[in-house]
Amino acid sequence: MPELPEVETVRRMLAAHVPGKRVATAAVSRHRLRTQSLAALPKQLEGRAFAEPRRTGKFLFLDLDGGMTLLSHLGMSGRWLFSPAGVDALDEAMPHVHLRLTFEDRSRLWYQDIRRFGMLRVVPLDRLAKDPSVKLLGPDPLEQPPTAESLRACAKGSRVAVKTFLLDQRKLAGIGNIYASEILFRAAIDPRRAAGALSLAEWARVAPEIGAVLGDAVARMGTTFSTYRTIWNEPGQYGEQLLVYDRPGQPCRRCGGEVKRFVQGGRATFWCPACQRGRGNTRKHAQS
DNA sequence: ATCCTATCCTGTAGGC
DNA sequence: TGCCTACAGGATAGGA
Repeated sequence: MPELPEVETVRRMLAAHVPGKRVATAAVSRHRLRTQSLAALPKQLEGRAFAEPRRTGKFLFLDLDGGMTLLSHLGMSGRWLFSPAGVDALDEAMPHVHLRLTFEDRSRLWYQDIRRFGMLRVVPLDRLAKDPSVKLLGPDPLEQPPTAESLRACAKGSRVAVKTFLLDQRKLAGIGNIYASEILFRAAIDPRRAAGALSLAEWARVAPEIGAVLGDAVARMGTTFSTYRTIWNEPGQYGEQLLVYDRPGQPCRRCGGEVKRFVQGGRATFWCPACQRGRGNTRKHAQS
């Protein structure tokens, strides 16, 4: 769903269009996200101008003038949708739209979130680092590329499965369920292995694949598995590149064996047992 | 401290 | 055909 590559795609597109634009009107039409009310947003946003948007992991920081930022997380199904001035790209009948921003130049930016798992709140910039959602985030792998040594140190003593480890936003910020499976397949690591049991040589296979997979996915504007769209309401193209995710029962693109699916920590994992042969220290999880 | 499960939400896919 | 249930997974609270 929206993971680092999808959020970075949205950030880049917003960076090309919203900096310098000032909010003329802000209207909330669906008042509740999962954890908070959006009722305060119009007053907090009207009259503010957007600056260059930033990102850490899956979080967007849509900086505003006046020392504030609009903290945004897309959750499962959040979308920022843009319509330039003089263009009618946004449909008033579109369901599940929470927030409608109209800028002084008549361009528009909407937030839509079918499943309401997203997060949207205005935070003073000087308190952003203390925000409960932001303060625990680990390094962003595109900003600070992990090394074999940093990954091994970070995983030291951890008995969770390496797949689950990659999903932990406190360790690395930005990897989600799609790319975790892809990274481990390309690194030829058994996803059930305990993270703390991987050797330096094995982490040396994982580290470059993190950057390669996320970088390729950014270049293709992310993966549209179900609901993700760019600000132009277009799907991402990385789905064509997926090697194991959502391919259970199909032939492995590397060895021709069968891609398998099982559940780890309540999330689907896809892998090729032949290509990702384990070497002991695996964590058992319920199969399904 | 560490790990694990349940929860939120809605559209979609599958079974009968 | 149509209803019903299970399933998908971001973060996080709370329990073991």
